[in-house]
Amino acid sequence: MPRITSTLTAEDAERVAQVFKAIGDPTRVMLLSLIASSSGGEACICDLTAPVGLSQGTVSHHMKLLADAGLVTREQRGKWAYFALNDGALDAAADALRSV
Amino acid sequence: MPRITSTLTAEDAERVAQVFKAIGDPTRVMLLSLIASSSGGEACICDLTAPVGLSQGTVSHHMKLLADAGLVTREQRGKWAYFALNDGALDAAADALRSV
DNA sequence: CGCATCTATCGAAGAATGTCAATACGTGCC
DNA sequence: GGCACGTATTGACATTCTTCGATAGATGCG
Repeated sequence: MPRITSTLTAEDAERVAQVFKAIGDPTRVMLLSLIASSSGGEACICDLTAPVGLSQGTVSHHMKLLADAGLVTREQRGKWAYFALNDGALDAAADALRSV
Repeated sequence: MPRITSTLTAEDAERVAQVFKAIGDPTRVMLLSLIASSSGGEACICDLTAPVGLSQGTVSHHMKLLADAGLVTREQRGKWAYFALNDGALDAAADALRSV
């Protein structure tokens, strides 16, 4: 992810914004938090629907947004899809903030 | 700003999300970048409208969102309102990411 | 005071987002 | 193959967001 230094191009701004937009929703913040505090650092959709109190389809949608932003990884194991935090992307986002 | 550790409460998630939602827009990323690269580290609305190519009212609206999120400070000097980055809030947001 | 300039706010239109119910897709087990 | 279970996708609806034009507020200058 590009650093926010001097003046960004419109394309860079778009890319940076996409990542933060993904974090800018209470439900998705909860999902990240739930995954982080899960044993093994990963969770499947079925573990996440109850805590956030939303339908399976909605949780799947949110996880897709987080995955598209690169903030989580998705690994299919049998019937289950396991999601884990992508520490690299989180660190890069934090760096982008610090270098503003 | 609260850390994202263990599992957040819904209220904490809401607060965290509000800050990142403010950064999650390409125009506001550009505005932060423009302010950061301005001489003196501050800029008025009139300096920002041309670079982002939006109307004065719209830029003012975006700056209000950034100010409400605590990401920038606003200081009135004469007819001009000068905005500057709030490094503390940016650092706190970065810390929140690193502690997920 | 009257006017020009800079900023904030309002109302409206269009786009994007969050959510659900329903359905389709994949995987493994009988 | 057939079924059950977990996940992804679709269509629809309500809400929120972004943007503009117009207007109101504030500040300083003649």
